[in-house]
Amino acid sequence: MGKGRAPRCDSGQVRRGAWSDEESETLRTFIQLNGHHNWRSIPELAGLKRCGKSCRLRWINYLRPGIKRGNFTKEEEETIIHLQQALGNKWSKIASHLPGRTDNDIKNVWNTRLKKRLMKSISSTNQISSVSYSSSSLVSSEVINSEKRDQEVKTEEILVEDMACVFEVKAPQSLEFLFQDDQIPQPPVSKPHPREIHKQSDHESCDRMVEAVLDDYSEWLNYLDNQTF
DNA sequence: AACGTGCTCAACCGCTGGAGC
DNA sequence: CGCTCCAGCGGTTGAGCACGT
Repeated sequence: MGKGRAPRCDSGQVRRGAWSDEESETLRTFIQLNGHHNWRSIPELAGLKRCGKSCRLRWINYLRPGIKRGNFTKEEEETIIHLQQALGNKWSKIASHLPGRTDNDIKNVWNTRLKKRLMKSISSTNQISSVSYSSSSLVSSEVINSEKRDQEVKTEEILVEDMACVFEVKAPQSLEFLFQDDQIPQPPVSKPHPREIHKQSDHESCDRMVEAVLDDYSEWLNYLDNQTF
């Protein structure tokens, strides 16, 4: 486990598995009347034999008003593909660009359909540049560029934190996502390698290593600055 | 009709970040 | 500062369904 304690809903007291219509209706009614300020207390207050986490998931993915059911449109699928290329598997971020779709739905449609379709099209054309960014997509280049800027800011924050020379300097995953699956051309500069600078006692050599890392990343960041999607 | 296989998607699990004490 | 607690996220699982043989 990470921070915090083990979930308390693993006792034999709670129901698991598919939700019945009755349970769903109970939860919907309760939340519509009382809101959802504390998921943990909801099952007890609503009279459900479920854990709070399960209630939250049921509400977010199924009961919440405005949820779109049914097949994804071509435009939605294109949007998912484009955002996945730009952001990686940030399903909640991608979902925020598709009103009415949940991160779970998007994750499912990606894992079961879009990923395979993309793989197929790549292997059939065998051309990296074959993925076109058509104008019918719901995602604009501004959206992708703004996400890209966020990634750059985060990258810089990571680097500043690592200046303390105590932690590992890792290639930020966020940057790698931009070039995942080779759908966006790789930068003409080599990808920075993660570097270990554990517990350097010598401040000078520590500084030199950090500078080298910064050089690598600034070259990458310059490359990103000059790209338009 | 019976069986095997693949697909879909709701739900679960483990982990993380952040707030509060 | 360290611990507990909670919400949220992404990966994984498995029941149920569709389809082919």
